[in-house]
Amino acid sequence: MITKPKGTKDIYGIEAKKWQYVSKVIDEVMEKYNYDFIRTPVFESSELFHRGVGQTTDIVTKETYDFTDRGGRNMTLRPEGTAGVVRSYIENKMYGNDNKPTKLYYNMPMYRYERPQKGRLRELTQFGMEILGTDDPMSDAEIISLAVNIYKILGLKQIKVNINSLGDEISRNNYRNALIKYFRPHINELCEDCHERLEKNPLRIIDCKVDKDKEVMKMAPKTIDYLNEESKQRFEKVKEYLEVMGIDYAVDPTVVRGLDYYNHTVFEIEAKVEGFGAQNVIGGGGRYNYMVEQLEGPKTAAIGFASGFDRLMLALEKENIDILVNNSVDLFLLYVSEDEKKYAAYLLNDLRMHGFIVETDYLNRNLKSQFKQADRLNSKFTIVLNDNDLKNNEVKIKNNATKEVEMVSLDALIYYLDENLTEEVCDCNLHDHGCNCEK
RNA sequence: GCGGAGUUGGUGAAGUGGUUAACACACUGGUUUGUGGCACCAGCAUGCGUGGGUUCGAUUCCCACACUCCGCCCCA
Repeated sequence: MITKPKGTKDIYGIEAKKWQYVSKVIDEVMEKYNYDFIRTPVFESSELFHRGVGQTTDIVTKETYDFTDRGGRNMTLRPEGTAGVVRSYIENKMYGNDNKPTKLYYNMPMYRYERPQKGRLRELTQFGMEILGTDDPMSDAEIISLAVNIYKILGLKQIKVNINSLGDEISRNNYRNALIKYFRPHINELCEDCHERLEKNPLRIIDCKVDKDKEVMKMAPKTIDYLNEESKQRFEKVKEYLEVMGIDYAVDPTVVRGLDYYNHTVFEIEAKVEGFGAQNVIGGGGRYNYMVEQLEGPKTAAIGFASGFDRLMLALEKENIDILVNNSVDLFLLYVSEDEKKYAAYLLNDLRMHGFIVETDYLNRNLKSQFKQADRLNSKFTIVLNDNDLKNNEVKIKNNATKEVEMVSLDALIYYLDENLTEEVCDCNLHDHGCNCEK
């Protein structure tokens, strides 16, 4: 048997319906926030990720799917979304659009060559959004609130938002140097991974899980202390806007993020649900004011957020949030004779073209089994076609909820279904998004 | 890349070096030749992750590999 590659997943059945539902909610929310959908190629020149994401990040140095195409070009399956979006922004000269800033969102698969475990796959789906062309702290607050609000609308309650600021380039460099200066004499007190980090990416020592409780760590320089006045004020502004929007957050100086391109605001959103597993960060992001330039575009400030779709689904499951999945059909047609079957074929086509969800038996089952099938599909109505009824131009239709059976003339069937299938709508403000209110 | 656990049908699972791999759910058919969802009866893995090896004989023992899960690193 041929099996799926390691770290990949088939999404089908109820799970697929849930994915479609969550995607739809994301689309709806993004539309309200006026973000445009973008889809970029699954593979890009390897160089894009080396320059965009950074040479010292693990996802570029040891986790990419690289290949050489038949023309000898070095290609990489995208490990994250931002670099491709920025490339597209530059290549398509979106900075020239009159509509500024540029607000984009995506929902697409990413690829990282990792050892899979719960909440971590080699092919993962991320949705995310970017605002390019403004450095206004309000845009930082918008991205964070937007992320939180999507989770909120989906029903997640047990999430925690951690934010921090790395400051501008000068602040970040000062901080980096301070870290090196501080940790060098203490190198032997740190774990082995941190030895390497000291040279490569000293910021990451700060969020090391092995050393986090050691004395050296408690005395270590904090990002906040190395922000210059401008960066500090900027961070204050971001927090003010978040407070106005009613977004709960915590300032966590250990949030430094693994991707090289961040500066100023960085943030992570974690699921605080019991039994979620080690991979509990469901989303994260930050500001990247230098990436566009680094990829040879005009100097453009930008901020973005990305969320793991699979981890989001896991969080919804762990919080026992029932996603309302339409798992029923309007009408099931039953038949026995060949003439009845023919009429079923006609009705099936006709009613579907009128917008009803209609099903029938395709396996020439006996009546009892057809009824079973109708039940399995949660059909709201059933019609047992009957040659005699058809001669009189009518059908016997049964409402499966009330068990009432009525004779309806064929001419009035569509009208009858229209009348009886009207949905009750609750008026809570989340009912479009699968509220759990009592109807 | 490193460490650990696991892999029996559509599903949940029991089990053994030896002629028929329990049990339950689901499914299919019948009792009931056109109104079901109940009940009863019957059927339903020539195979126990894949490939080798040991053996008269392996699902069971050994080895390798694959995949899943847990943890590290890292990240979503």
